[in-house]
Amino acid sequence: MNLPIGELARRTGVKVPTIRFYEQIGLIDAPPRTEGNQRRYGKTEVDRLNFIRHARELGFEVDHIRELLAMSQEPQASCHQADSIAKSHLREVDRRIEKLQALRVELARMVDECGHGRICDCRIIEVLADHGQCTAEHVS
Amino acid sequence: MNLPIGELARRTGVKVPTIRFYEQIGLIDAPPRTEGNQRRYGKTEVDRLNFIRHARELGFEVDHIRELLAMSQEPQASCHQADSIAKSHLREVDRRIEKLQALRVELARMVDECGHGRICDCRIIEVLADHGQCTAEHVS
DNA sequence: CTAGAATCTCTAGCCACTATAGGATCAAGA
DNA sequence: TCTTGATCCTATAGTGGCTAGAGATTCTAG
Repeated sequence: MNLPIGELARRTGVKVPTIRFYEQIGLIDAPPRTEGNQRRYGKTEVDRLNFIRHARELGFEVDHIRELLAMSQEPQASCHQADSIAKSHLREVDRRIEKLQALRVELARMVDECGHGRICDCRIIEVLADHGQCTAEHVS
Repeated sequence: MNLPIGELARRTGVKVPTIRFYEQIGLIDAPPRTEGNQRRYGKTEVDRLNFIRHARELGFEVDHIRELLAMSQEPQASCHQADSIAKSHLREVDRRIEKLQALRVELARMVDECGHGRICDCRIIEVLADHGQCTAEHVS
């Protein structure tokens, strides 16, 4: 393998500066270098970065990814912890969806009621100025 | 009125350091000060901060809030711009909801299929390691 | 007058990157 | 061998929208 960082980036979809950043925060190990001080990666790093990218896409925080990665290194351990991380993340996603849907209702109503006239008659500005005009509970 | 910053915070639900921060970034004007250099606010600022807080709760970015505030100062102008800001924000919220719902599907499936055994059999770890196992299109 | 709550400024930290500057190295072709 | 241009290196600073802390000052009620 012996991939330079750009090739690793291409294969995993993680940008070059982000890979270096991940190394800096200890999410991936520092790889060996060429004589000219350039990083060279192997298959392990491809897998690991794919794992990281996928977990990030699913919205897991870096600290949780750290734990998940550590777990994946211990195949015989119980997956209870992984389960609980994923479950709590799922709950968090549910909360966000709910909140965004409440926002959506308010926004849609604002936009809908806008008469496209002048500012002084505009429901958008009016509603923003007065939370009391909101019907939905859009505040966490 | 002549409210100290803490009282303004209490009345608007915006925290004291945040009010100072908003002043720093020019979202609100620097108010008059007492002889001892403490800020004193009037009704205008209560309204303006309520507007800002509400818009933030609805997820508007500070730069958009800046524009919306400027508009609310010109009651005779057309509300076309306010409408377009709100509409594009609504679209953005829709995009986020869709994305989160796709994530939710994947997460729920992962959690659901976890047999609560060992890491090596765990669907959570397995799916994270291999995007190909995802059914839904959870990427942007 | 005093005590303690509230205020002040300034700096740094949060998250997960992204951007930029100013060099060094690598690989392929002439 | 030399050159060219793509890729790589480090280091620092910036993003958004705040939040936290230190250490000093001011306000207000008793």
